[in-house]
Amino acid sequence: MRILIVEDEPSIANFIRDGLEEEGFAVDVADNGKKGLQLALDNLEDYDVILLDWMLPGMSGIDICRHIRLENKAVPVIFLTAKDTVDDVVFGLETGANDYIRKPFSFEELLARIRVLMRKKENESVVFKVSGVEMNIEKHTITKNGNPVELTQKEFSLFEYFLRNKGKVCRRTRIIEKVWDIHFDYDNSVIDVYINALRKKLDNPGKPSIITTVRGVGYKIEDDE
Amino acid sequence: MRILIVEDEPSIANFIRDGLEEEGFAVDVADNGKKGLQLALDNLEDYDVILLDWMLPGMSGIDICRHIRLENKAVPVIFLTAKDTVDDVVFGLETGANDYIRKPFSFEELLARIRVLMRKKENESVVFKVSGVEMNIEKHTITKNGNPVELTQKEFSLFEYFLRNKGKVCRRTRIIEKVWDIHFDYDNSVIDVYINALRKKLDNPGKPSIITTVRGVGYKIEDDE
DNA sequence: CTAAATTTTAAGCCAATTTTAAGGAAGACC
DNA sequence: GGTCTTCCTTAAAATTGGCTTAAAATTTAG
Repeated sequence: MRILIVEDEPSIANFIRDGLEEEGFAVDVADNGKKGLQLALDNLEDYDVILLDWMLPGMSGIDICRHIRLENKAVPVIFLTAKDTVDDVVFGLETGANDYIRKPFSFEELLARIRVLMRKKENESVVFKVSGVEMNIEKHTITKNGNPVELTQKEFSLFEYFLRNKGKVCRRTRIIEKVWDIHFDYDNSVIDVYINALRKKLDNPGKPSIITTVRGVGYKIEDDE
Repeated sequence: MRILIVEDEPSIANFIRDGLEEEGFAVDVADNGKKGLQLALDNLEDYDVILLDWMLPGMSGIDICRHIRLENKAVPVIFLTAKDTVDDVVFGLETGANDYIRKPFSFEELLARIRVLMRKKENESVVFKVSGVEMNIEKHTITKNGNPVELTQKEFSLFEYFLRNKGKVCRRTRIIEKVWDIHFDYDNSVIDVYINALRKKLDNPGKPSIITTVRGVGYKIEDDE
């Protein structure tokens, strides 16, 4: 799950970034409109949500949003705005934004809106279950046969990625891009280590692993409903 | 499905190669313009897509593209470029490229564009079906009468090639050229071994094989719709 | 600032896959 | 039938890619 923040005020940007990273998102920050648009267009497929400041040096959030929609992409966009006139808001939504939030806002509120959009986007549950293991995204918890299991951030993100793609093969290159946010680095052996960690923590000894290896391609979690 | 990458930066080239191989493509890499052109012209019929770096030592991507088009070949060409001025892009497309992608890009985006071009070119369905056997390219799964069957990478690629050419005879030389990469010397007999493996895994005992031998030519899967 | 936890890098090992090789079976042609 | 070619089958050799572990680097917490 990857989010782009376009916001020139460092304190706000950092505040949001830290908060989102704690929630397990991969976060990119652009501190002006041009960089923001660049990042957005270059990685449009990868962002699950984009947060746009309304007022930005160089190029406004509205402009960015228009450009994104010109590329006809459905990525959810949320405006962060100090303005609060109804006109502006309507205008923002007309340019193709999905939601807006008025500054100052609580992080909790922002997160709630992000979750709403993400849920709409992929109408997925927040709870995943597979052979005795249960993951609750919102609570950020994992249980195995009812007992809590501690996962580190990376382990959690990786497992989340697998579950969101239950039944499909997850290719190594895609995993590196989506979970690690690394492009162009062809050494993806980190994955091995994390697969090992996940298996140690989640598998039932004696039984076949929850995560099956597809040699030369990647890994897969079976859809067992 | 075979792809040529002409890119001098090894990290980028390897990254793309690995990613594409995970997707089941046969991949050739040239690390300079001259080699790239050589490979392209020598095997023009075999490549389904060619990826060209814009800036290359010796001979630029544009030059290569021009040469390819002089040979009047319709193979789709995608430019990988660090430049981003509109002029350059227009120029690139005018030389006969079909698309371009700005570095840095995500692998997913590149793959999406490759798929678009291939779809234009041929029947790019994601699911194939023939006498009880079903192949899903995206999920990377095969089922026989509903039950999952495990194929190795090469088996998968070979079977995919047959299905994409359902009803047509697949000549041995052609198979080698499409499914195996350029480093292969022309001993065809690997195919026998893989045909054997596929038949063992996919045929229904007692019934005629899914893959029929066309003696002196190659093999064929009947189009039974 | 230090200590602990997490993440990444590195390396040797092992197993699955891929390729080579070789003998036998089946068509094709005389 | 004999001979030649092409394909099938099997087994062994070579290679590749994933597994595991430990240590190094980085980040986070106290």
